[in-house]
Amino acid sequence: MSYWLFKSEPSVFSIADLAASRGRRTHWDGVRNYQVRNFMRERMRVSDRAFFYPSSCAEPGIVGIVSIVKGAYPDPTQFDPDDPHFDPRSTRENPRWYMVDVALERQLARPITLAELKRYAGKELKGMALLRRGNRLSITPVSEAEWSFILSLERR
DNA sequence: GCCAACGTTGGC
DNA sequence: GCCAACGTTGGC
Repeated sequence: MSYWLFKSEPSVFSIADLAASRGRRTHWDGVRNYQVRNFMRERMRVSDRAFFYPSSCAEPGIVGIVSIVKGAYPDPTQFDPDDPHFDPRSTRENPRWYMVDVALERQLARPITLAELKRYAGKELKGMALLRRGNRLSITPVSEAEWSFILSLERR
């Protein structure tokens, strides 16, 4: 069982959108980065859990927990010429991009902001992928120690 | 295969 | 809106 962090711009898809989705569940489509694709295909498994992290917004941070409910399968938006994520190099026989399905487990009692996480960047969260300089990956791995430490902040 | 130009991400 | 970081593209 692995842990992850999923970024999403709230103007595109917020945790409220996820909460309002049928079955509180969605397809995590639109990933167009090879490293992230490989995470999904090679390491992500059903019942893995992930933090939901709004990015590019007033207060980036962790606001909820999702679980993986379906493992990697081809992202149909790569085949749709009318979709902004269309990729002409992809074929149905040889898809290039994958997605997983996630379901909302719960929202946190309070947001744990990026600013707060950064306070532990030199200690408990040293080396956390999210906090590494220049990190732009939309999905990053979270270690078990990072996961439980971050959750311990929730009720503080 | 190199590398400059370009586009995107994402915090501030 | 700015800018640093960094992945991708394409000419050579």
